[in-house]
Amino acid sequence: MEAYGPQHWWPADTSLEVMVGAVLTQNTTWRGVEKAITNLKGSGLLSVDKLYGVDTDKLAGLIRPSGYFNLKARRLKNLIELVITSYGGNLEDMGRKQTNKLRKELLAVKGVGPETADSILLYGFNRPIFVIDTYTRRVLSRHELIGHSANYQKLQDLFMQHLPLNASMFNEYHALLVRVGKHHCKPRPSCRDCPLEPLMP
DNA sequence: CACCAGGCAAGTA
DNA sequence: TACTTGCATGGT
Repeated sequence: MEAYGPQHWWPADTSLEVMVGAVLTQNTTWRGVEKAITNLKGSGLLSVDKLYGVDTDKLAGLIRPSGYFNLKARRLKNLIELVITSYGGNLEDMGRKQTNKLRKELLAVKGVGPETADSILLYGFNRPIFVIDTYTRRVLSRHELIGHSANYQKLQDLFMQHLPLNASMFNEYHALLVRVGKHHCKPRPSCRDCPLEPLMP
């Protein structure tokens, strides 16, 4: 935090925008997601009802810049389906659900895995859940803080069992790990088996 | 030209 | 359980 300052995640106005962004950013750059979300906003489709009603192929066309557009259009539809059927399309109601129950509901949606679910919980609903992603895993692995066998849960437990459960702190912590990972731990060939590099500039 | 980016599900052994 | 593969655009 001293080196990089606050990262201002998640760059979204509403919990719906976080949900959409969380799906769209799967294995893709945020740059492409921004374009896709701009397209959705420009078409006036960034609402639960509009997303529910829009044709899947039309939706796919709009989110094209974020990659895997056919797949992600379906995944967005699946997520909206949950919001409609379980909460009548009301995200406020969804936000009142108990964290563990909500996490399981999200994971039950086809196309929503642990990182997407946890991103929605932390960044969309302000729950103290630590998000694990490629960068988190890479930084911890390079510094030999985790073994090769560590799965998502194990990594998440490492953070959540040793830190106070504070959503705004988790928010910055995760965003800063991504920032550090991008800066110092790029998977370039010369760094494949390199000695550990310092984290701080 | 090759490689990578804020994953996930489905298939195979 | 532990790999492997498809999904796709856009930037370096």
